[in-house]
Amino acid sequence: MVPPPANIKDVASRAGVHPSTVSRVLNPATRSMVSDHLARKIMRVAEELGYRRNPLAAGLRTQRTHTVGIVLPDITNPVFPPMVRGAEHTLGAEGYTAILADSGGRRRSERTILEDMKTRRVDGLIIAAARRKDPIVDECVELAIPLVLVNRTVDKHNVAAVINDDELGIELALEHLQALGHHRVAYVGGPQSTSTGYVRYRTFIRSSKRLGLNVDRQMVVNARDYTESAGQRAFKRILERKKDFTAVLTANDLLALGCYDGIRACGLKCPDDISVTGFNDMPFVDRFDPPLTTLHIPLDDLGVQAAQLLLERIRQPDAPVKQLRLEPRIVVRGSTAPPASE
Amino acid sequence: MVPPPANIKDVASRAGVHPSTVSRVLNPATRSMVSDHLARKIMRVAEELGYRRNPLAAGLRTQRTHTVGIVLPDITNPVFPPMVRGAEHTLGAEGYTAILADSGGRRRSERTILEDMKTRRVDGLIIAAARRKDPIVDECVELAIPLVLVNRTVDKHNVAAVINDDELGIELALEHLQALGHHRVAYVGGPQSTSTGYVRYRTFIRSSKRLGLNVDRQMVVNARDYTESAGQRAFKRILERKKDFTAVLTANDLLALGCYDGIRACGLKCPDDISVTGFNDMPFVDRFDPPLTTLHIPLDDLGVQAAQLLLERIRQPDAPVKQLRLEPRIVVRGSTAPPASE
DNA sequence: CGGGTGTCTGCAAACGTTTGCAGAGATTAC
DNA sequence: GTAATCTCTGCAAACGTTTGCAGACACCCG
Repeated sequence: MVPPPANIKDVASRAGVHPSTVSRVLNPATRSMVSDHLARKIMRVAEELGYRRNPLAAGLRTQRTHTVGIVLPDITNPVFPPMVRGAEHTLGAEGYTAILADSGGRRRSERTILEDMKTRRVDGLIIAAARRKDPIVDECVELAIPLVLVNRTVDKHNVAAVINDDELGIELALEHLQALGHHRVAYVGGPQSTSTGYVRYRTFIRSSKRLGLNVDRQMVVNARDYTESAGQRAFKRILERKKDFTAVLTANDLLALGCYDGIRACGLKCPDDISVTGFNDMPFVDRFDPPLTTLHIPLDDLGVQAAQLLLERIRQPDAPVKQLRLEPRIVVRGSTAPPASE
Repeated sequence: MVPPPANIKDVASRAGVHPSTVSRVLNPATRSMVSDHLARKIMRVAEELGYRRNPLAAGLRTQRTHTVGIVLPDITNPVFPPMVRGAEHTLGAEGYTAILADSGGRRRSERTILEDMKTRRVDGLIIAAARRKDPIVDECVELAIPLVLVNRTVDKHNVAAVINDDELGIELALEHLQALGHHRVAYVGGPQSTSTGYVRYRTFIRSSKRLGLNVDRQMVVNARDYTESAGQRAFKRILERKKDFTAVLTANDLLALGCYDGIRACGLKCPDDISVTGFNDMPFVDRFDPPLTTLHIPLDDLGVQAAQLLLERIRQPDAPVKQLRLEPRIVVRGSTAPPASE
């Protein structure tokens, strides 16, 4: 009832040529091998028959699937969808298709995912879930699978990545708080197994000193995950030990939300009693109560750049490894205010 | 340097059998054709060699790629990520891989996407972006491509879908507002080209009458898109015509947010002056200012069910078409309150 | 003991491409 | 006019599977 799609033989016989000639015409790289006259005719016939190359067969022969894997720790985290969209869109424009996998942050399923991506013969991988030491990443470089990290990177410097300037971000936030008059600033950080968690933490310590702020280790806690509940727990921990801080700088918007909860839970108010800053400016944080002061990073762009970098690596695997660092900018909203005069 | 992955011939020769025997052993359906003794040996060898079937080659031969396309209108809309996760996860568990495509809501790119999915020979499609009359959907049924709609459905009844009970949802919201004492309720609906927009609108009208509420067409506006800006515009339109309503029921959380903006823009306050309800209970609406009263639907589940339904259809294409309807429940938060006594 | 039945495995073709190689003409150079 | 070169197209193998068909062998029954 439904006619099977035309294949290269159909085109060839209809055009009165050999399939190989059709193949050459349809492949830009070999297009010039065949005479203009024939080429035009073949393209016309292909058009008429609505011919589309079968990617499975082509992939089987060429070992290139025009397929890219995107692996996320949690697509439900609002920072990722914009990145995915950016990446998917620029990949699509170049004829690549995105395969999506959500690891849930579990190492075991990361393994499974990599295994699947390998057997599916993806041409490359975008990984948004890297840890500082990451066996998955190591395996990719060892197997020479084109790879670009996004958002987080690894300690080794031999892998392409597009991340944001975490140091700049933390400095901006801290300077903002200082300018408002805060002298005792607490810190809720992220997991130290991730580059973002690690760099932001170190920068907080270093910049605090540089700016002449008190750095009280009692007021610094790194959460186990980038989640609201972990943020709330971290905040509580700080509060058990110290009560005289007027602001809390966090490494991530979700952690900041956790702090909101913690603040509310003990009867305090943000920003009246405690100012809070986040990181990422994920969608909708401007609508929270209070609207969150945070660091904006161009999430779409992160995805776009990652995709472009990956395409470069796929086409020129031996080109030197690039690392892109995008600049965050601070967005001041309602969650920060001068400290209450005592 | 890197050894090429083992193929079926490697396994066969190492086990001293013919490749076809290996194939049979590794395929559950034909597994019983070969003697236990040999089978065990072959599986052992396959294990040793780390053999994985090449899906391209298999797909070329069998016309099944174990691949499913998921097409979304906008992955940035927070309702979709949970659905995607649910779907991706249950597909993965059954050995299927998800190909993601974001149409941006543009018909043109929907066409392109379908074209791509067809040439990639996906085994089925999950579409979250259907319109009531949808040529893309029509083409899929014509081509007998297994298909499941999620969230939105089409007018025709010949296609599998998992949606939520829009009628029940609207009724719940309306009854809630009435119970609070609202008698003049405005409505901001969604695009009538979508099933959700259409059904919710009709139900609002019908239920209003049934409940003995005033139905003033001046207070009913359907927005062009499910976006905040469209919601705000719709709200403004109502406000230009009528001022004596005390609540606005919306067809979607984003529209509700638009109403928040509209309310704020004209110096009013929610819920003090106007109550607002949403629909979907998308992530984080409980943190908005004020927290949004809305209809909760199990987004994850929507994705899971859609994936299961699709797998069923793939395995039994001729089984009768199923439609699942999940029940929403109302979640009362801070955006609704009794009307101000006048 | 012979024919029939049943169980297991191998053979070979097919899925739809791509590409190294070779051959056929045409063109150029001498 | 012939040899060398160049340009273009066809041939056939290969990529890694799956599966209808048939052959080999063992077994059972009369």
